[in-house]
Amino acid sequence: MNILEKITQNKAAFSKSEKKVAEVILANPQTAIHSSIATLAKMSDVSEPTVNRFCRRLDTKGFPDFKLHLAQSLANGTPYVNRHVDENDSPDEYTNKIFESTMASLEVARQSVDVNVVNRVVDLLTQAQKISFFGLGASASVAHDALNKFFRFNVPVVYFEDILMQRMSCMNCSDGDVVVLISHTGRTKSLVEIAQIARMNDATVVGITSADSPLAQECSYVLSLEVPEDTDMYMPMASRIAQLTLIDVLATGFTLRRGNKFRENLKRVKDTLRGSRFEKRND
Amino acid sequence: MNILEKITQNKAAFSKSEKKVAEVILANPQTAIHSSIATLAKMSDVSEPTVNRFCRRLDTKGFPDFKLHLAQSLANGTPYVNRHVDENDSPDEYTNKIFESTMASLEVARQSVDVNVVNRVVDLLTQAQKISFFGLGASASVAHDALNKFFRFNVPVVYFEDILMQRMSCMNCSDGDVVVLISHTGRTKSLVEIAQIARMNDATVVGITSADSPLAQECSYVLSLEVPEDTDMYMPMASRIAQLTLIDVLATGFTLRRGNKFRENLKRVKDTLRGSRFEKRND
DNA sequence: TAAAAAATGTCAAAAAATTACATTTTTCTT
DNA sequence: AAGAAAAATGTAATTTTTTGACATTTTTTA
Repeated sequence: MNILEKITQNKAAFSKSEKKVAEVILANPQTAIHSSIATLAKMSDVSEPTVNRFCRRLDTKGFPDFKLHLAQSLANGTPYVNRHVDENDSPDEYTNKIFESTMASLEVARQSVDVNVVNRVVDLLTQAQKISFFGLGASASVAHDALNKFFRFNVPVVYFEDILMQRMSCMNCSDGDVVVLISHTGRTKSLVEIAQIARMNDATVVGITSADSPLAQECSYVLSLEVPEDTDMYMPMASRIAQLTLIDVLATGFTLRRGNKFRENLKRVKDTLRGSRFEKRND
Repeated sequence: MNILEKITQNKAAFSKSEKKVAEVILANPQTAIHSSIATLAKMSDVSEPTVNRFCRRLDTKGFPDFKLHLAQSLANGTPYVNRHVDENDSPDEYTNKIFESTMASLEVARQSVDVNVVNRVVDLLTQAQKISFFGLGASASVAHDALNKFFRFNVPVVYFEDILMQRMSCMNCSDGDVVVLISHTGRTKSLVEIAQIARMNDATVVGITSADSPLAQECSYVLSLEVPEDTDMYMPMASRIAQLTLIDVLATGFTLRRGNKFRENLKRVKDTLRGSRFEKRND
């Protein structure tokens, strides 16, 4: 677990002197890992044993061990903490916080993905007669994106924003059709109904949603993503990104399964777009 | 740079005893970071100063510093790099690679964002009479997502997929309107034209695109994102994610600028959705 | 094969971290 | 509000760890 996060969380439980140490470290963790216990004690204006006790309170074996943990938290690419945006953050601060917490969420999402289900779903998709992507609200744009990706594969793909169109589309499903439903909470009533309709018409229903949700229960396969959402913002943020990345994974699996010739096909699709673009200068 | 890779690379240049140390470390790096120089020396069957010299050969300040570097290389998620998906990757492998390279791209994107422009654009958006989001192809879903976010702010927001609707919408722009155009390459002809139309009608045009592109040149403000795209896949992947994250940043900046009361408003919007959802059980 | 250079080890000094204990501060009880 | 108990903090000594100086061994080269 990220020790910077841990320091922030436990801050309330620290004593006065320990708080001083915590602040010095949080203010400049990069310096902290390159300091000796004496230097850090001086910077925090406390004694050396206090620093040592601070380290042990964080369940490390001592100061050197603490530095090791800190170094890992600071390692390149290790996203910091799920840092919450604060009322008074400067543009610089909230920009970095959002990027960082998005990266952190992706890491969590990555660990929650069940690769076996991914594999199974890729199987299904490659064999599908028709693939539908549906989502509502924030998840609609994810479905929209999936359309854009899978459309390039020259497979019959369906995407509707309109809920009635979605229902009608599912009514016409048949064996061999795959319906992918996207919802972070998995509690949107209309989407759960759509899952039911699709299943009644023999389609295979894949849910990109959280486990144990009503939607998950109606699906043939569930690709569950456990993403911590910063509810203070009242907006879906990290969940969408995780869903999109999962779509990327599915699309990639799809192309790999189809093999080399298929990828040449993709290149042709991309080349077709060239006419609509300005040429890139070769400086 | 990853020190484990460095050890592997420099292996040839090491002396006999240093090689012994290298092998012990490579065989079990996790143990190495928790050992003292004495323990490691014994394990490698060399003297302590030899271990120390080994560390310095790798451009570290000494043994403790070396352990810090090693700890960082071992940190969760660090084998970062832009790992390319390979023909024969297993589902497990390509899933992890895609998540990792997406995170890596976000890190690159984060560093390329100009915070001053972000701040300026947030300014503009909060004062806009009408905000439009347009994108084509893969960027359409990003615009779609932006619609979903900004719609909650109770600001007039416009989004069209249809290129003619986009043009007409821009023809009707006036002073105080902001048009946000999204394009990874910035070379899509129709989008560049839309930028021109919008500007002719006194709208402020913000581009989320790559710097120095034809689109960038037509914009009043450019939020440039430099994202390395894995062109082998012939699909936009990381670029979208970076664009979406930037949208999140803008949306967050917007709510922060509007202050506390405004956020209560957002909560109300979210609560309105409750009726359309299944209640969450309280276990 | 001998001399030079490089590598390695021994041992002592220096630096860093930790422990034991004394002192101070805070908290709780009456 | 005073005093006792508990918690927190600091001082100083001790231990551990790392590093440096120098001697010895090994390797290289002429």
